[in-house]
Amino acid sequence: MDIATKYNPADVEGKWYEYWIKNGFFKSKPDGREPYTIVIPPPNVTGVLHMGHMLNNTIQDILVRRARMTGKNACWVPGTDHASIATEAKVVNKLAAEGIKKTDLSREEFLRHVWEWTDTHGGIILKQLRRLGASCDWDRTAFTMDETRSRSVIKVFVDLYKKGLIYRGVRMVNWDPKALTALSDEEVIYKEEHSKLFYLRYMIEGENGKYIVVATTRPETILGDTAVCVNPNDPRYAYLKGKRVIVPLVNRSIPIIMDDYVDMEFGTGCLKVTPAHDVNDYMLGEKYNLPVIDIFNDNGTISEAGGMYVGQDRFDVRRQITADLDKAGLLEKTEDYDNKVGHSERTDAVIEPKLSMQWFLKMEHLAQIALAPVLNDEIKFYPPKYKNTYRHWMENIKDWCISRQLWWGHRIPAYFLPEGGYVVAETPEEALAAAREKSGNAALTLSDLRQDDDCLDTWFSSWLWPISLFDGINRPDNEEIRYYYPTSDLVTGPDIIFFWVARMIMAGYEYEGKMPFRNVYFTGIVRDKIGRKMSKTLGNSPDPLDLIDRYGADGVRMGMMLSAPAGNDILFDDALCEQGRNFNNKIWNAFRLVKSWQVDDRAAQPESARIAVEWFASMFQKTNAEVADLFTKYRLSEALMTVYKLFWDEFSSWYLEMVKPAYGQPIDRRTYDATLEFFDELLRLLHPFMPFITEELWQHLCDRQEGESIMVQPVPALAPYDERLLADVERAKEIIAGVRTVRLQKNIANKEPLALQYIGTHDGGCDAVVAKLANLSGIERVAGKEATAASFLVGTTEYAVPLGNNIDKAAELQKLEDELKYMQGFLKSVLAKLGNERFVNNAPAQVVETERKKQADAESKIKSLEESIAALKK
RNA sequence: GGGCGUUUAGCUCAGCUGGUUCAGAGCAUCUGCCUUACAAGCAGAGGGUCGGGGGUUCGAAUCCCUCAACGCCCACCA
Repeated sequence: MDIATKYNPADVEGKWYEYWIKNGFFKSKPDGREPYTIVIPPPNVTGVLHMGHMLNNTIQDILVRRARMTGKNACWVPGTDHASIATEAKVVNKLAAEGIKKTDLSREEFLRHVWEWTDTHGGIILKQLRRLGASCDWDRTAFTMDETRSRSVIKVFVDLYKKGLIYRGVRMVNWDPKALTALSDEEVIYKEEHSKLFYLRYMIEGENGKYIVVATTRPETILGDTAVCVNPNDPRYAYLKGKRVIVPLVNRSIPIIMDDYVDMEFGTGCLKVTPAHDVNDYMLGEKYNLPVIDIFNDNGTISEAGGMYVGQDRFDVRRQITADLDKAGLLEKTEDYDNKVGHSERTDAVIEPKLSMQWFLKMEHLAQIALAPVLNDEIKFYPPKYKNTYRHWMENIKDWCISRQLWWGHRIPAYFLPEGGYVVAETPEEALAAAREKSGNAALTLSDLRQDDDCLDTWFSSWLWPISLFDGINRPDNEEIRYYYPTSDLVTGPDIIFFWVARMIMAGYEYEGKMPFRNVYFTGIVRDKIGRKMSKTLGNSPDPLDLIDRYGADGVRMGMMLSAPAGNDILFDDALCEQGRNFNNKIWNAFRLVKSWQVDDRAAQPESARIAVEWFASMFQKTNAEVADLFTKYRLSEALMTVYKLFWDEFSSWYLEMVKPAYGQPIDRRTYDATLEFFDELLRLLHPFMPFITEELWQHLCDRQEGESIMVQPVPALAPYDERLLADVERAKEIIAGVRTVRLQKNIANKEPLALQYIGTHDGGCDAVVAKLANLSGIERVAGKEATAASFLVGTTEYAVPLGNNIDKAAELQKLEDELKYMQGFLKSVLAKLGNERFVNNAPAQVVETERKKQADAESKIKSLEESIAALKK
């Protein structure tokens, strides 16, 4: 067989992915097996794959493939999210570039454009996931705005409305002046900014020339001022009680109100109150019944109500009004000031607190049912530290603003009646019936009703994802939801713990009465190798597909996993993919070696091979158990590293060297068959991490039938192993390494056989292996070693390689004396411990015993060293 | 302003309920090798007073206190 010396992933990856698809290995249907379910965190439908997706989906695929190989009915459901704001913004921009304004289009026309865009750009990301090897059941691919999911969303909205959990009202909301929509609190990102604190003079009415000074970061909002507030306990301002002041420039007279909300320490202790444009001011406004002047248009320009600067942008006005105030002598001073400014998560526009009519979902009940299961670990978080975050949010929850002033999304199923009021219903027909009943007007027609223009927050559909994917809302208790729900593991980033994870838990308990998933694995954020977030502007974000081209999907998967402990940010470096690729190559070449052997059925199995086979069987089982344990703890990068070392160090460097026949010689049948069996088991253990190369080699390993695949083979079963044998071989390895070190130091070629002597106890059980790998002519016990020998210690036994005239006496003496000095120091510390009465009395017997053993070992080593030194000095 | 977390070898990290599986792993580094599977490799080697200080204990990377640095989350101080 002729196989290239280097593995080329590009030659095989596409082939095997098609093969898997063709044979339906990714598909899942309910059956008698235990289900294992993952729902993908749906990426934005028009998004492209980035490194975060790579990490996230690599982890999911590893878990799914491993579950499949442990005999579970594994089902990984893929899909995409309509991402209302992000997608709508993209299409608006695209249309703008073509000279089309959204406002010139009807709702239907605009939606046609978005669907068109979704159809051309949508789902690219799912195609890209195939390159990674993702074993999703593609037949189940869903979309948060497809028929089934849309009906689910509407149904849930109506249900919650009927339960009295959804209400409509005018509230102060976070307004995104760029996207022209309200946002939920979670969609606002506060950023530290260097701004200014402006000190403005408000003249006191009727007291010529007297004024108070108010500090503000937003001078443009004085247009909407309807009061100034001071603390009633502030002696500086007690005289203001009942007085009024004049808003600068605007010349409106407004009252002074007194409320201990005001912090006397801050600024001047005077607060301007703008009820329309600040949450706290709004509360004060409510309390003192102040007028509300909304001075902004939806796009952040000044409205007619502002009276001045009408139509100008809020930030331009800030500059302008500052200058005008200064000119008018009303600006006392300006200070530098750092504060936090809210930005839109999607558009990055500065959020404008704005009063508007919105739909809200009451959260108290939902938070209540979702809190305990996480705190008591019915739903497990990995890492658990996020339980705190979760609890804090749940305990301080606020109502969820679920309406968005967008067109791309699920339209709110509320219908307004001509004479006022509204009804909420799943379909227009039901709405009409309800409307007729409500109004008592049987003559109402559909055209008399006007459906609410707003649509729902994207997350109002994704929070149903684990249920709606199995149609559990529309068809409660159907076969699929019964079988697949609760899902097993959720893999996602901690950044959407509130947006998504928490709300799925709420919906899960509200609609299924059960948790949506049993375990949540929080991945870290993928950063570059010096810890910076990956971003387009920094250009530090590698293109995943390019990485796959360069290192192969298996190489990249391994690169991602090598440094991805749950919850920690991962510092991504191409070098990790390189390591992954190198590992692929290692596996590839080990396979080439094994396949190159000629088998002789009549040849006897050498002793060294017999030991090797027995030993590796134990080694494999020990590791197999470790890996299984690490999987249950979701310590996937450690599991991978464990398998990596098993294959590279134990199997390739030790086992294969132990059984390798001499050049040109055949191998015996027993050893060969055992080796193939080991290889098979190793591949199965590796498969979840590196699906492609393992499939390729597995198919070559023996003659497999068409339609078979490693991905549906069982993971090797756990079996007992021989600890004693493992320890013996570890000792043998040390002896071999000792001889190799002597060779290196003395510059003796490996080809040249050496003799090995020992003084003291030595278990010869592995001598055949030692002799083979160290190329020894013999291993014999001597009473005292020759003076001209290089020696080393393994345990308490001294080994020596006689070197005749090759020895550098002085150097050897020095080495022994250093060793002696170290041992004497060691013995001294052990004796000190044992001499301590309190130690001997208080420490457990076991611990004292090991100290005694240390003492005995040290004494015996010292004796041996002293003898060697004496012999050498002769 | 609250809360959480991190700090162990040059880098990335593991070390669970305190005692030879306690100072570890991978990568990187250094030395010697193109040895007939693999130079994307082989064989060896070096490297840390476990962030600082204090305490508990016979014994502390591990428990407690304190300080420092960094990171994340939450919060209406204009």
